Amino acid sequence: MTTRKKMPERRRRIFEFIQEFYFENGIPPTVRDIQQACEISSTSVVDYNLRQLEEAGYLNRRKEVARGIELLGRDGEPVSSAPRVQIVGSIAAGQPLPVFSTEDGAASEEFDTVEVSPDLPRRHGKLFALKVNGKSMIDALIDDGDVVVIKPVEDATDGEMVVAWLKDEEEATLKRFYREGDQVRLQPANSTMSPIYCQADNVEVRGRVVTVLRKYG
Amino acid sequence: MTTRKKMPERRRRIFEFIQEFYFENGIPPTVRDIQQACEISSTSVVDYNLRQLEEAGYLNRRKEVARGIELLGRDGEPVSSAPRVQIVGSIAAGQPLPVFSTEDGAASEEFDTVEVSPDLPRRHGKLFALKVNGKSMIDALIDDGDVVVIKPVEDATDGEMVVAWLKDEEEATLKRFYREGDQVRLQPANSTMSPIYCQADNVEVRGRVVTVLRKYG
DNA sequence: CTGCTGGTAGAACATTGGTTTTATGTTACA
DNA sequence: TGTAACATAAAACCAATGTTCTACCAGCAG
Repeated sequence: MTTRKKMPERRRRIFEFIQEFYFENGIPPTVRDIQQACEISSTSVVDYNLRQLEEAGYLNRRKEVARGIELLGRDGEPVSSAPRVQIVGSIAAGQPLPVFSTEDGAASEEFDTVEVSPDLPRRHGKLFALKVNGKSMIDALIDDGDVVVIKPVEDATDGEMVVAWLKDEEEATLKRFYREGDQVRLQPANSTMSPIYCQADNVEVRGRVVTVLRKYG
Repeated sequence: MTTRKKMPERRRRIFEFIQEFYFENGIPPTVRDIQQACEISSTSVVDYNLRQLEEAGYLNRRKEVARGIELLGRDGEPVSSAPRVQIVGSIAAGQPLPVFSTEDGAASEEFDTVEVSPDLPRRHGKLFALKVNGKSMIDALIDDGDVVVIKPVEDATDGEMVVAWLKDEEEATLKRFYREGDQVRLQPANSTMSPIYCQADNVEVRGRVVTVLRKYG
């Protein structure tokens, strides 16, 4: 258990500076960045305090790596893992390779399916994000225009929100997933829409929604 | 206008590697990281291609800075600017300085207000995020447990979702904002709850919701 | 052929930036 | 009052990393 009691003023200052610096610049500060910003006379003092912060579980230091400081959340996980996902493309427009191809996902008709290029998950090992078109998930508090972050997985548990690929139809859709015998029910979280039933072997789970993101104005 | 036509295979590979590396590690790769990953025989080749990528508007290079590569979106802005916000604390628990204080926002009663330390906006120049407690914003598709990212602003337009500080009550709350004469209506986006009316000079807008973020299991 | 452009190589150079060592000041407490 | 744990300093060391220089090769237009 990391002890989190009082924190010396200077150390606190250092930690907050690291946060700000990282948020504003997208890269962690160097020891000397910290030194200057916090008006410390020696890098060794910074180093010392960084060690303390590390021990207290506030951050992680990659050894011998330039700008190797990694901020940790309360859970001890890097704070970056979730937000640091790129929106690889908008949906329903169906561009094959959004990253390099189109300018942006031009507005299209209302559409309740989520077009996902099949190789998308593979091209981005971990997570990727897509913009949702349509209101089929409105009851799950996912609105038209929201962005969903997907973790590529092969399988899902009942009730999870997944990107499901329908082989025959050759389309992907964002729905809640329920196994029912050798059938699968894909439930739109919208009471005005009906579920889709189909053979289990016609459905391929492509990924699970791990985050929903909505931007205003 | 940055010309975006064909892209040599190797260059493309480099760019994609940078993306992946950054997403997975939270820091950009070094020239040599790229060199190795993309099996290139010389750092100068990497440098050359980075120059090209920079010129084409795919990225930015901070001169003489270790790991100085900055990815750009289609708009030419750093891709990170929006998501790179930290959750400074959970709400409704009312810790004054969430970053350093508590272990986590221990579950508390259902509560429809959002406690914000008054100096929070000042301490984090740009954006900060808070975890929402309670369902008062459910009709705005913001659920209990969601995270809202706040941009500190002094004023708001009608209908915007804001963090409003009630001077007399000394509490902050997350509501839609409507000016009505010399009164202000703070409308919970939840049909089962009633709006709060109060004198305009008793209300201080602390910030505007710019993003909503929800994580799943 | 000649020169130009785009791309690749190899090696060295120069700075940035993490780490270490040794010394000093400060506070708490038995 | 001594001693240990905590915190600060100054300086040096050297690995990590951005940058540069020169050379080479292929295609291609004139």
